[in-house]
Amino acid sequence: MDTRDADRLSPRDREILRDIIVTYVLSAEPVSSRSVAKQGRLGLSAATIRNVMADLEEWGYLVQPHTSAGRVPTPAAYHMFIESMMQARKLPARERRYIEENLASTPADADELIAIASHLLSELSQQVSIVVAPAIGDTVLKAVDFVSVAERKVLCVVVSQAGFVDNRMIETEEEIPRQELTRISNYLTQNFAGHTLRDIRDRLLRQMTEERLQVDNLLARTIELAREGLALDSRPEVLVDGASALLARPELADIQRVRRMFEAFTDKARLVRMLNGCIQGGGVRVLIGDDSDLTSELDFSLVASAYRVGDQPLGTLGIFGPSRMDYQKIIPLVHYLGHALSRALSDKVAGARRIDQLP
Amino acid sequence: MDTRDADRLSPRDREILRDIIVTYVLSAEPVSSRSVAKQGRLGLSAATIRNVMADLEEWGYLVQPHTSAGRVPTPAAYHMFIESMMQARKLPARERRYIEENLASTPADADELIAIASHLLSELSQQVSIVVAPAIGDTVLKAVDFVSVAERKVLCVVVSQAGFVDNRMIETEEEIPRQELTRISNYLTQNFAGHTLRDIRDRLLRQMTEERLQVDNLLARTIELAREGLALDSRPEVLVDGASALLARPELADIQRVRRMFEAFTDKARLVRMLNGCIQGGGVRVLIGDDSDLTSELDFSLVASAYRVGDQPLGTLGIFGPSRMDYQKIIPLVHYLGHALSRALSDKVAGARRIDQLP
DNA sequence: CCTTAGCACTCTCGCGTGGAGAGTGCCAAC
DNA sequence: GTTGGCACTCTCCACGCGAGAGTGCTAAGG
Repeated sequence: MDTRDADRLSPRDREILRDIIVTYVLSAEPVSSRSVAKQGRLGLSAATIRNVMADLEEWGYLVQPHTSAGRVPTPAAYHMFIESMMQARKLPARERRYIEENLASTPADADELIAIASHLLSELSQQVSIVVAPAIGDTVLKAVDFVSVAERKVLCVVVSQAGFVDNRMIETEEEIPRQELTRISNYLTQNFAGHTLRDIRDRLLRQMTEERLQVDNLLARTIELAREGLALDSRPEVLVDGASALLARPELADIQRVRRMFEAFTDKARLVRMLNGCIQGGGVRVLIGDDSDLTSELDFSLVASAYRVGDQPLGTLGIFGPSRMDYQKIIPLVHYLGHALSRALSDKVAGARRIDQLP
Repeated sequence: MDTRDADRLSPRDREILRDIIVTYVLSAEPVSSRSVAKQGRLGLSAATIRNVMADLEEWGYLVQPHTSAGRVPTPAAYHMFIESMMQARKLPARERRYIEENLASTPADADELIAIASHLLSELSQQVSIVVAPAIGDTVLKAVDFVSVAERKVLCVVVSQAGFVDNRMIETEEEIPRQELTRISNYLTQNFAGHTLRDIRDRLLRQMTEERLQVDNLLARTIELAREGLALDSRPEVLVDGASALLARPELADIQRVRRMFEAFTDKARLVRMLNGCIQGGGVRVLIGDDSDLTSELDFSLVASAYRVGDQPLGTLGIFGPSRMDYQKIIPLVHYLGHALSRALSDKVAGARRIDQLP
């Protein structure tokens, strides 16, 4: 099988390949020459189509499950379809409005926004959605707050500029009075807002070694609390939604595949790795079949896009499902939702900026 | 089929029924008279066993999938097994230790403890675990804190006495300075700690109507923030874990059942209703098959227990899986984990009490 | 009266067979 | 280059058959 460039295919070849893909995406069954001919778009006989299909198979765009079955598109075919055979339709106005309404609904915090986005994605696509929340270490601090919860137990609340909230319970060596906690909260918020947690931790570590011996009590406590409270581990969090809708699809008739699919969803670390591979560069990235171990193993595809605040990418969102997927619909959806989520998060930052400039 | 009391069965009948249940739980296949006879525990021939099995079927403890298949226990059989044929084994020391280690690990907040409990439950049982977090309205307030996040956006952090943390973003009508937020936080915490959110909301409403016109500015703001921040809706939250392990079981060979199962897990409201039915009364509750719509539809069982702090039940935790379940192992597990989680949460309260008594 | 061996009966399951149908590949004609 | 025709291949399904498993019943024995 010698694959060749897209432009080696004659326009007629491309038309036929396109028809096959579209038909297959709808029917989930191998496409026969006859069914393409019957559509009549090209005015060709089944025999002619058969010749072309034989070529397309030779070039690696089609395969047959067995002799005397119809043909099925390969990942290469989907790639070509996406790159040059698909008009990128806009998302229907109804769905845009639906998304906007849901994202704008409440003064939600960022975590809620992400959950909503995940749900929208799976609901509108009837596929499994995956959203990766930002790694806490890369987020920009907006505010820290310490709340006394029990003797020697303090709850640390970290709010990122994009509106993500993280709670962490920490145990202190000695009881710290409430007033002092307030002072420490204010001190840290005023001095470190606008920096990433990673930066802050590094600065605190330096400060600690420099002033190790002559630190006063308050500063020591501040540093202790900040180190514990601003630790970097817990995230990234992964939200998976819509798995049950996927079970209705015909390609998941056998349990073993379903099971592998669920194991894939459970292995969050692997999902994060795969999705983060898509984060660089704007726009929508598509992984199909053998592009990655996870997708090839299941014959699945991933359509993903980063969401960002300003120019900083925060996380990724995408759809994971059988390669036979309505890319004409899914790609605009992921694209739009990536932007919509970015916008919704940026609105928060705009609010945050405004308050930063107050006296 | 005339069901009869447990004690109407002769000891031998009970022995045979017991053997059948135990065998079926292991093998997942209808149990034949011959296989019971071959175990030789009773020294009876297959023919005798057959006679007894015919009786047991007539009384509603067994069914055959078809003539000339072995027999399968009914929900009634499982009930009897649990009530009077099973020695309640203690949970193995290894597993106890494992649970304790995991629950004691960090100064985790209560939400984390619940997530850990859910995971332990599914890991140790290889079944699906379900944990219902407390409805926020019933939790006892430990502390409230307001954090300024953006202009007119305030994050409200609510900590319950058991250590549950809830965040809620609220939008205020006008900008509130940070100092004032601190004062409001302190005021609310000092005046309302120890009451349920439901109480607090009622008291605030009364206060509002009483003083509607002559309230000063600060009090008005306090009430506004408290009403928004202490609203009762968001929870209860439901954690479901371990679904993929369940897919390995032979009874889930057909997709439709798997799908219904997942739809059941997605319908959280229904899960909550079912689990909360188990909350009253101490100890472990078991629903089997036709006890409830959800379990009968799938031929599933639910083994559930409440967890509590002091004498107040907070939520429920349990295992949901095919009725063919190793109750001898699952029941002690749920029992133990219910107590372990209660204890872990109570330790927090103890800490909270101690700090309350400080000057 | 309970137990047991024996036996006929029933139902499932696996297997092979055979025909229908779908689809292809190739060839010859246009 | 296109098309109709035709032989070939492969899947799928229905059918039948036999083996096996398990039962229910009966009759004999303790």
